[in-house]
Amino acid sequence: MPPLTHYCLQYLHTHNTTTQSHTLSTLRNLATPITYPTHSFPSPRQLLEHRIASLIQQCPNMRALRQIHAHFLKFPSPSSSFALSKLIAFAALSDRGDIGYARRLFDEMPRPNVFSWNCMIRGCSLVPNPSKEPILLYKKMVARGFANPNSFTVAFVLKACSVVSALSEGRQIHCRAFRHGLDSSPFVQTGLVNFYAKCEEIALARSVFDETPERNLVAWSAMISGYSRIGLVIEALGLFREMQEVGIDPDEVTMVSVISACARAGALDLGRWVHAFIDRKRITVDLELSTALIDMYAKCGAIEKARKVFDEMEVRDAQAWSSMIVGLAIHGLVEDALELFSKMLESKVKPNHVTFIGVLLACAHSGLVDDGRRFWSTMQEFGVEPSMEVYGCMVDLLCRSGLLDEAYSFVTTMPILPNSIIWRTLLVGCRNNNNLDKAELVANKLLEIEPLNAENYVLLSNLYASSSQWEKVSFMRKKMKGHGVKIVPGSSSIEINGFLHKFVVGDDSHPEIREIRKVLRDIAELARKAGHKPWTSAVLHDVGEEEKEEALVEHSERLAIAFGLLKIKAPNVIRVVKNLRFCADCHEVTKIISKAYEREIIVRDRIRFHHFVKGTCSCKDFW
DNA sequence: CATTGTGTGC
Repeated sequence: MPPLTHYCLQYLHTHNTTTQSHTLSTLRNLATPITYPTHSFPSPRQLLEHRIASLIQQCPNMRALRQIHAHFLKFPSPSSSFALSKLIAFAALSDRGDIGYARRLFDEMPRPNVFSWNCMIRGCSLVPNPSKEPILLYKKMVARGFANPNSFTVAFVLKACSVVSALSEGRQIHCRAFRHGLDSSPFVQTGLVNFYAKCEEIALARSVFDETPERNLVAWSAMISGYSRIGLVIEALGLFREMQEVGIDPDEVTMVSVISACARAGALDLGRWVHAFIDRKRITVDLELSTALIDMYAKCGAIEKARKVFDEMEVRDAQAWSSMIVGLAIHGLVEDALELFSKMLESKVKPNHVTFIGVLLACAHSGLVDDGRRFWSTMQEFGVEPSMEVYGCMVDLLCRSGLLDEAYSFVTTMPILPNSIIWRTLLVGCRNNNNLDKAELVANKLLEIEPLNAENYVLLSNLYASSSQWEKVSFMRKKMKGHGVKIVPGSSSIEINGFLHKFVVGDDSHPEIREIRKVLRDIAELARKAGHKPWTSAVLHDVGEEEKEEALVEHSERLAIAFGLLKIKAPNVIRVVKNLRFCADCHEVTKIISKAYEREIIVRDRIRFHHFVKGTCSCKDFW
């Protein structure tokens, strides 16, 4: 007798006599014959199976499920295999279930049907640490011809592929589904769109999307989220507009991606418009959407508005708290960030690693090394496993406090292998602390693990240039050429009066390029005078009262005023997005500018800008 | 027998 069966029979025996649970009495009922009128429909067997299904569905816990399992082992019936597959479904899929139990049930099933295979595949991708297990299950199912996959199987296994970004496996599944005619199901098609989007194969996602005859809300949302995720903001927002043109009403899930696209674009006006749209359409602002809104307002510089959304939330999870804390931290509102962190702990929400990114970011921005170290131990007390990003924050914190040696030994003794970003953080730290020896050491390591990133060569080359070591500068250039590395021009964007402007280094076709460059020079000067080290991100503009905003009509004028505000309200000023993605605190005003300078020193003589399809993204007449 | 799309990050 297999161990599980044995265990269950024992379980039934002991509990049958000691408990009077609802489950057991219903089970006894199941054993009694059902009387039914002869002309009735459904059949008695169907009726019985319906009762079994609803009984299993109502299981309050695994104990009850075991009792049912035991019952069917002890009293085999023609419906046993039906019951078994329902037991597997419960154990694998219910939140009261137990995937391990499902596995054992499944392994003991002589010939599981498609339904059971599907449940196992889906159940395995629902576990907290998803692996390729569901994909292996699918392979096993196909290879040994255990059961014929149906469209459900394909949809579930595609989902499994998208959570682990298993591109090649998913492509094979796509091919097989095509050969077997399983790709006509709308669920499979949407699954494919989502799968390719999650694997960042956006062109493939789009081609499946375009060939989908009936594009439902989910397909549109998956596609929009795909664009938004990889930063193709204009495409995401364009698709959102197209979706409305064909008459599909977005819901709160769609809006999360749309808001997130606004956040990445730094498009405050557009974000505000979308927020108003959400209210107008009475779309529920749930936990996820609120979090996205907080992030959007924070990244676009409207920190008070972010705080308002946060304060109005009824329930907040770790992600909501984290996005608010990170928002405050990038605004340089260090005290608020740390105060909010204490409040988070008071309200018994367990912080996650992103929370600590925010906390350490706040410390780094204000030079609170000791506090940062304290929070590092707090993190360990909470059992939060530091991610690579958290290590990065810690390195940044140490570097900014001038503790280069400590930062270096921190990196070399990390329990996980430091990635290129960690090394680059350290390299920037060496540069800012004028430690050329250490910089060389770090740079060699960096070039070793990431020889194809132009940024690394540029960084080191500029370091040499700043100390007039021209032979080494040209050596770096040669080395870069030797690796076939080309410099990809950096870019940034800003939204002004509802227009999204994108600037690419090496192009100066913007009609107001002269004025803009003057403003950028002024801001750099301001920052220098104010004692800010020009080493992180750029900040442009205060988000003042509505009226003030309305008054600022001209782009260049508005830009200039915005920059001018910097000296008045320094700690609260924010704006502009680095590489379409991120903005930073006022502490560090000129990254885009200095970044442009960095490249410009070896690439070109002047900073140049490119005006990117003006008007493609106006929220005023765009909709 | 049943499915698919969402948020925080150096």
